[in-house]
Amino acid sequence: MEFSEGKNIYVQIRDRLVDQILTGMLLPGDKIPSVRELAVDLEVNRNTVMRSYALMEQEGIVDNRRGIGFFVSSNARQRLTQDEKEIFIKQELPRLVHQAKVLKMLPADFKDLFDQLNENQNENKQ
Amino acid sequence: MEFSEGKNIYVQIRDRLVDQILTGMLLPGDKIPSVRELAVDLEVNRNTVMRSYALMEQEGIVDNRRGIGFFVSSNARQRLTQDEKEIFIKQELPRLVHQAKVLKMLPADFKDLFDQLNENQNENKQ
DNA sequence: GTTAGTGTCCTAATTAACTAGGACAGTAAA
DNA sequence: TTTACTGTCCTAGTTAATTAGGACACTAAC
Repeated sequence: MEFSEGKNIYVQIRDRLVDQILTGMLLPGDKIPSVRELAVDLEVNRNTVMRSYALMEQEGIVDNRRGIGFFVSSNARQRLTQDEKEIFIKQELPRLVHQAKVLKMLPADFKDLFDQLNENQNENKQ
Repeated sequence: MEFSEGKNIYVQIRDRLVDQILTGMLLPGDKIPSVRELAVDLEVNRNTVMRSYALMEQEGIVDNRRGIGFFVSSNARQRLTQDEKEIFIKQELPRLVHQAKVLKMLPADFKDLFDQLNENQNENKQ
């Protein structure tokens, strides 16, 4: 895995797993890769993966069964869509609005986003 | 200044100055605070500020006159609106679209952004 | 009980970011 | 020329992230 600078690796690993939960690649109750397995897979140290898993456990999105492994907790997806959305609305969106202002961006610049939002809305109606 | 975790301080200082350039608080030709002055002001080491300034110099948004100080380069604002916009479109927007999808966000969640974009467009027309 | 997989704890070492502050050189004005 | 700024280079030390890998305990299956 290619890690970006400027963000800690263990957070990036957490983000990757969170994304897999949100997209449904990982479902509630699913076993996530073992610490050692993922470490080898991502070419990273065991302890770094451990740190990601400890973080996710603390966030309540995975459960830990000693000697067996980590599992996606039953309410992980619901909790994540809630929490991540709140973080986005409160922290990212204000920055985004400000950036749109100072960079004098226009609606056309956000076409892709609009399209996605409309798609979400249509799926919601059905 | 309160620095957020997860992002290097010298980058945050750079971002702060870039924002001041984009908002017009700092104009082309303006002298930016001296390395020592800003270091004291932000309660940070000289070397950390130096690193921010070196980064900005490398980006071509400030000019350095030894023994005098750093100055906002004449084309800083133009260059920044171009570059930052490109970075946004190519790097941030795709992530944003993806996040909007997995979090099933709706147009209403982005009302503040829409309002700002419309405002930009109206200013553009005048 | 042995084996193979799991998480967990531990010490040791490396690296980058940041701090601390001395020392020196360029510049402008008194 | 002196003074007071300015940037610049330097060594030294701290901290957090990461690596490396040994050692141990838990669990399931054979």
